[in-house]
Amino acid sequence: MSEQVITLTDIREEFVSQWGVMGAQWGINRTMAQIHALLMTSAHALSTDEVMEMLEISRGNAHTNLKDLVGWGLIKITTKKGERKEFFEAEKGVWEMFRRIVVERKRREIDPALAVLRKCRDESEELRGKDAEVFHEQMKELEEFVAFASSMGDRVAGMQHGKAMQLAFKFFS
Amino acid sequence: MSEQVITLTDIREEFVSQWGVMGAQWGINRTMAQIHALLMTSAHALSTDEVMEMLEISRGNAHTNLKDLVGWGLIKITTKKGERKEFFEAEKGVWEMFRRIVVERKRREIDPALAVLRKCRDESEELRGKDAEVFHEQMKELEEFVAFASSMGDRVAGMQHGKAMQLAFKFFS
DNA sequence: AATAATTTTCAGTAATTACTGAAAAAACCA
DNA sequence: TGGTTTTTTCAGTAATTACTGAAAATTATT
Repeated sequence: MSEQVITLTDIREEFVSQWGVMGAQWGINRTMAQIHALLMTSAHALSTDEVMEMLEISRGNAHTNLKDLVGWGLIKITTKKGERKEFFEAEKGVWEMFRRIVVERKRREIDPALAVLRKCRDESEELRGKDAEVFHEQMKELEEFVAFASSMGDRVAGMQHGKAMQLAFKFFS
Repeated sequence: MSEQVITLTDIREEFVSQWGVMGAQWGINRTMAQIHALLMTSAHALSTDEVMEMLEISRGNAHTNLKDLVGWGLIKITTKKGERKEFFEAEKGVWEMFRRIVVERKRREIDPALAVLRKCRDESEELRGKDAEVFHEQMKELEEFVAFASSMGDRVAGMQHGKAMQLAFKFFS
């Protein structure tokens, strides 16, 4: 029986797989999270074909998710001189990654939610009765909270890593 | 043609529906989010049958999701004297809601993810070569960041609403 | 303009996730 | 104890979401 050496490929495979599970729990398509994990830990930019091969997925799937990741600002397209095809490279900085996710989730999900809350709050404003009162009060509180969280997001996402850490330090003391 | 008056039922229906969409985007089952929305905005505790009727869902579905919500600490079971069946009532305070979600997501998702990151970091420690180095460095940074975010979560979740607001005020000045 | 390489789209299908409804179990009651 | 109400489970099915693969479109090359 031969010695089992753990290779980089093995470890990366586990990471990619787990990052996919994690993503799914947070509403991100599994494959997209896996591609992100792959690029995030890759020393060089990868082509669509390399991604297809490494994750054993179809061209269509790879393509769609790579473009979605570009849309999230988490990876970018690069080229190599002499090569015609596109290569994809992930933002490696964890803080920058986090910032971009915050910005996008806010834009895509928080802001629309806020609009709904405001509408429901307004529409329930003049209704009378205990039920309407409870409903309206809840809309008001939720709206306030989400608006607050949203502006916190803006603040944090607008900070440089250094500034953020400085602030965090204050927070913990 | 008759005048269309917007009733509380209409507004709540929209809120419930949208909260469901929102939940789905964040990895929460749509029905669960809808039930939560319903209870959150209800002036009194509701029975399984009422939930079934209001959302037009089956008993099994209602039951499973109600119990899951209890598991998340977002709603609790109550009883009415003279009545034999269970009623469900949501935590109404937005800050408390937020705290419980943070605590649970941390326990269920962040902590396991952290374990994976640590494992991958350790296993890639002694591997040599550029690729391994990049991988290991990325694991280290991710692990640090997630651990940090996790302890921030603990801190925030451990705070009273008042304290949190006080801190937030400092943050914005 | 024809050829070749690459990207993009999308109809059809597979995989996953959520839901129903009825039956079983449990809790309560006379 | 046997009957009644309520909760729980879960096999089967429905709905949703994700993926494939091939064709069409685009882009570059000679």
